[in-house]
Amino acid sequence: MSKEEKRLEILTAAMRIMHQEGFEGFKMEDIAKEAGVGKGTIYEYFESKNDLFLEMLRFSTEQFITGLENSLATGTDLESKISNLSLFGSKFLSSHLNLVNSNISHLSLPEDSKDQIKRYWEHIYKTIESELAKAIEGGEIKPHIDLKMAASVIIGSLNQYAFKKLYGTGLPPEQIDHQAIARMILQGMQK
Amino acid sequence: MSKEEKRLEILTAAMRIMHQEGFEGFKMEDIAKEAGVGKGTIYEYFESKNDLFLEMLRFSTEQFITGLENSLATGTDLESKISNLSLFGSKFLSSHLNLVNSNISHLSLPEDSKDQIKRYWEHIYKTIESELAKAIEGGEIKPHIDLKMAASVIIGSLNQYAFKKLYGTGLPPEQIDHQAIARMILQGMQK
Amino acid sequence: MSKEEKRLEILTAAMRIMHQEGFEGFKMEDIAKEAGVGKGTIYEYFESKNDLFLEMLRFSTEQFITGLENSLATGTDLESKISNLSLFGSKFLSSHLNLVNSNISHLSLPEDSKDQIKRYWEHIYKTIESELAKAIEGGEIKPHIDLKMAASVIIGSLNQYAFKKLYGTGLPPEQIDHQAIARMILQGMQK
Amino acid sequence: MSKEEKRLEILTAAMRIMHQEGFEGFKMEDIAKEAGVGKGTIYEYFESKNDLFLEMLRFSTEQFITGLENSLATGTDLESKISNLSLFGSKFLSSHLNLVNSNISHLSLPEDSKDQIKRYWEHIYKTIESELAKAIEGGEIKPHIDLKMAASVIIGSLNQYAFKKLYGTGLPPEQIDHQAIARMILQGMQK
DNA sequence: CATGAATGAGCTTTCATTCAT
DNA sequence: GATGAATGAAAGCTCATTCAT
Repeated sequence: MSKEEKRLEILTAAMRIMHQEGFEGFKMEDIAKEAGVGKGTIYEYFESKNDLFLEMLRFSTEQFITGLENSLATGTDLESKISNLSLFGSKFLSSHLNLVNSNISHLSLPEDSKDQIKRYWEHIYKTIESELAKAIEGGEIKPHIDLKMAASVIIGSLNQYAFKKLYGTGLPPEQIDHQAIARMILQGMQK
Repeated sequence: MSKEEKRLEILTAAMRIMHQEGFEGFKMEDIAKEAGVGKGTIYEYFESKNDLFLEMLRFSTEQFITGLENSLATGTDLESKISNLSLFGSKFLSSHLNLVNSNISHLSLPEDSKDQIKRYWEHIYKTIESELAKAIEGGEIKPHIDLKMAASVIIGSLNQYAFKKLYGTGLPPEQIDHQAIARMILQGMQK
Repeated sequence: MSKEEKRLEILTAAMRIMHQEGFEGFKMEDIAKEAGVGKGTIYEYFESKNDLFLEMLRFSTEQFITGLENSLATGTDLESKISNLSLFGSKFLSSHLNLVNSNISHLSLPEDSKDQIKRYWEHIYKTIESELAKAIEGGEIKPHIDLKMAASVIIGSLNQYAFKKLYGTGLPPEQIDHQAIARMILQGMQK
Repeated sequence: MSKEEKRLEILTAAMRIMHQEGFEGFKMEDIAKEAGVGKGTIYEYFESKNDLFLEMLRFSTEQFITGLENSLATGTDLESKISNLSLFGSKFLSSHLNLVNSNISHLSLPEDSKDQIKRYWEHIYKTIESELAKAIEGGEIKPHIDLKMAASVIIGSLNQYAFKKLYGTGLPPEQIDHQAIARMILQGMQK
C-alpha cells in the first residue's frame, strides 16, 4: 500500500467513525482501529487531530464539488441538472457525515481553516452561478435575478428536502422525487 | 432571583459561550464564570454537561418555534409571512448558535433526545404546512403541491441564504433583502 | 424536641445511613434527609463530618459496652454469660453497622480518636477479664490462663460466628445456637 | 517489565497506600506516584478506582487463602497447624491492610463483588472444615462438633488476638505466643 | 516506518462546608 | 436556631500526543 493510499485509508476511516459516532465518539484510538493501523501511525500522515479534521473537511468538500460539477455537466436543461444534483446530494448526505453543510463554520476552527472553507463555498457558489448565467443566456430562466440568491435557494432547498426525507422518513436517496423538487425550485409554488 | 430565573441565566450563559467559543471552548468552568455563579451551581440546575446541552437544544428550538409562529401570524399574505420569517430566521441565526439547524441530529445524542428533536421538527413542518394549506384555500398558491416539499424549500432557502449573507458577506440581518428571497421562493426562477 | 434529643436523632439517622449505604453512600445530605433536618442543622450539633463519625463510634461503642455489661450481669455461670453475650452481640451486629469491630482503627482517624477507640477497647477487655477473674476464683475455669487471650477468644469467636451466621446464611440473631458456641469456647474442641 | 508485572506493581502500590493512608488517603494520584507511573497508566490496567479496589480485595484474599493452605499443610498435628496459621495470620494482618476481614462485606460493594467475597469465604471455611474433619478421623478432636462453628472459633480467635497484640501492644507478629492461643482454642478454658 | 504503552494537562463531577435569609 | 442554595477545592477520569522499541 503506497503512502498516499494509506493516508486515504486513514482519512476515510476517520470519515466513517465521524459518521457513525458523531463528534463525541471521534477518538484517535477508534480511528486507528477502524483504519487498521496503530495510533502513532496517524501522526505520520497528519500533524494532529485538528489537522486530520481539516483534511476531512477538505476531502469531503472536494468530493462534493466533483459531484456537483458532474451533476451539472451531465444534465441537459437546468431542471435535469438540478435533479441530478438532488440525487447526488442525497447520496452524499446519506453516506458522508455532512461536513460540508452549513454550520460547521461556527465551530471554533482556526482562522485559516475558516478561510479555506469560505473559499470552497465561494467555488461552489461560483459553479452554480455560472450555470445559472448560462441558463439565462439560454433563456431558461428570468434575466436580472440575483444569482447568489438563486444558488442559495437551490442548495438550501435540495439539502433541506433531502435531509427531511432521509432522516425524517428513512427513505433511501434513490426514492426521493428529485425531479419534483427541481421543478418546484424553478417554477415556484405561486399560481 | 427565582429558581427558574437562575436556571435561565445559566442556560443563556451557556448559549453565549457556545456561540462565542464553539464546541471546543464549551467548558463548565467558563459557563459558570459567564453566568456569574460557581461551577457547582450549574449542577444544582442541570444533571450533567450533556443534560445542559440537551436543554439548550430544547430552549433554542422552542424559541425558534415561537419566532416562526409570530412571523407567520404577523404577515398578511404568504409573501410577507415568508419575508417575516426570513428576517426572524436571520436574526436568530446571527445571535444564537444555530443549534436548531440541520445536522445536529447526526451528533451522537441519546435516542430519546433524537426523538424529541424529531418531534420539534415535525411541529415546525406542521406549522408551515398548515400555513401553506391556508394559502392554497386562499388561492395564493398552486393546489396539489407537495406541502412537505414546499416547506423544505422555504426553510432550506431562507436558512441557506441568510447563512451566506451573514457569514459570507458579514451583512447584518436587517440589510438582507427578505422580500426578494420570499418572492423567489414563491415565484421560482423560471421564465 | 430538646437539644439533646435532636442531636440523638441526627446521630441515629447517621447510623442508619451508614448501615444501609456503607461508607461511600455516607453523605451529609442524605443524613440530613434521613434525620428530617436541614443540611446546615447538622453543623449546629456536630463540628464536622469527621466529628459526627467519631460521635457515632463513641455512641456505638458505648451501647456495645452497656450491652456487654448487661449480658455478663444477667448470667449465672460463665457459660450463660457468654451465651447472653452471644445473643446481644448478634443483635448488635445485625442492627448497627459494626463500627465497633476490628479494623476500624486502620482507617485514617486523627491520633486522638485512635486513642479513644483504644481506651474503649481496653475497657471492654477489662470488663471481660474481671469477669474471667471472678470465674477463676469461683473455680469455673483454669487458673493461670492468660486473661487477655481468653477475652480475645471469647470476643473473636462470638463475633466471627455471628457474622458467619447472619451474613452467610441469613439466620436471624435469635436462631443462632448461642449456648453451643459458648460451650465450645469454654470446653474447646479437643477430646 | 511485563504487562502482568506492571499490573501487579500498581496493585501492590495501591495496597501500600491503603495500608499507610487508610480509606481517605486512597487517591489515584498517590497510588500512581507510589507505583512510579502516571495517573493515566492505572486506567490502562484497571477500569476505575472501584475496579482497582475490587482487585485488591481479590488479590488480598487469594494471598490469604494461599497462606492458610500452607499453614495447614505444614503442621503435623492440629495444634501446630493452628499455631502456624496464627503466625501467618499475624504477619498478614500487620503487612496488608486487613481487607480480608469481617465487615468489608458491609461496604456498599456491587452485588457481584459481594458474591465473590462470599465465595472466597466459603472456600476458607471449607478448607478449615476439611482439616477439622481429618482431625476427627485421626481422633484428635471430639466427633459430632459443629465444623462451621469450630472454624469460626479458630478464625475469630486468632484474628482477634493477633489484632489485640499487634495494635494494642505493638508486639511484632513473631513474638506472639501462637502455641498458647492454639492450645486455648483447642482445649478451652474450662477446668 | 510502525507501534501502542505511557503520560499528564485539562476536563467533569462531587460534596463538605458556609452563610444570607 | 434552622435552612438549603451556593461554593470551589479536590478527586476521578479521558484522550491527544509522545517516544522507546
